Amino acid sequence: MKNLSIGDAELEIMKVVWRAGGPIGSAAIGKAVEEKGWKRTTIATFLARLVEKGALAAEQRGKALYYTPLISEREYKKQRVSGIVKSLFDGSAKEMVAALFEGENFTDEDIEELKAVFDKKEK
Amino acid sequence: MKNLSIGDAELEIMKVVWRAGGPIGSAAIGKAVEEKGWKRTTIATFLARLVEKGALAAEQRGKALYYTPLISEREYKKQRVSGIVKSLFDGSAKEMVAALFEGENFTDEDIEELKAVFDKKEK
DNA sequence: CCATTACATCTACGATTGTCGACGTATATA
DNA sequence: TATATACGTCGACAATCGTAGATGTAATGG
Repeated sequence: MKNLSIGDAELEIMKVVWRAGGPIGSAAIGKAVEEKGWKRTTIATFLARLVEKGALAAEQRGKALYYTPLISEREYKKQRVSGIVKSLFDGSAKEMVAALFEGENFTDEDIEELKAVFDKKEK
Repeated sequence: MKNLSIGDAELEIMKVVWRAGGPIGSAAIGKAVEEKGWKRTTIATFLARLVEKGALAAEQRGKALYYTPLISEREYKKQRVSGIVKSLFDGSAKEMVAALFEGENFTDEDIEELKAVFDKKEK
């Protein structure tokens, strides 16, 4: 369970692959990140690196490669958040929530929902 | 208010400077991060880079330089957390808390405290 | 005064990441 | 069939970051 390190641009690619319901080809990926303005080869490099890193699996389908995530979005997010909690908040998730609270906008609805989540966990 | 990017090792230095109650010299910094096993020059490089980046101010005091944070720990943490919320959770702080909750350990006490914080904000 | 010490500065090197251009090939099309 | 098209692969370059050796200098201890 090693921690793969995925760069910001690479992450955008991962998001597209995650959102796709199954294996997705580079053409579709390119289409999905059109607004980033990346050249075709740039995207190809990201894909190759993500495969190298073990974040994606590639399978040949016809002339193109199709990609599947080897780590779930959920898992990856957990890893990242854990890393931040450890490196920035001395391991205290509570402290992190406090910081979040200070810097981000929560609606009253959000808060209600969160309290509900908390209640469910607390017993 | 630009976003300074501080590396993991650099961050350890920042923590020491933050924790110091005032300007702190490189000797004391070195002492404080002894357990990292960094060479003196390594630490000096980090300090120089942090000054370049505008994260620290340096003032000459006798023969040594003394450092003061130009960004507070609080502010920096907010920035980092905001960045993650934006890049990983589509801007939804609520989603981030959910992920946190899934991956980290909260004690019942933590939860009580957090709910209290929430209540105070919610009105 | 001379050697040791305590610092700061400069340069460097490897890994990672963002960003391609150049190439080679296979497929589809005029 | 001669080409344009669509892809994948390689190599490259600049910036950032972790890490540190080499060098220069000023203060200190004998």
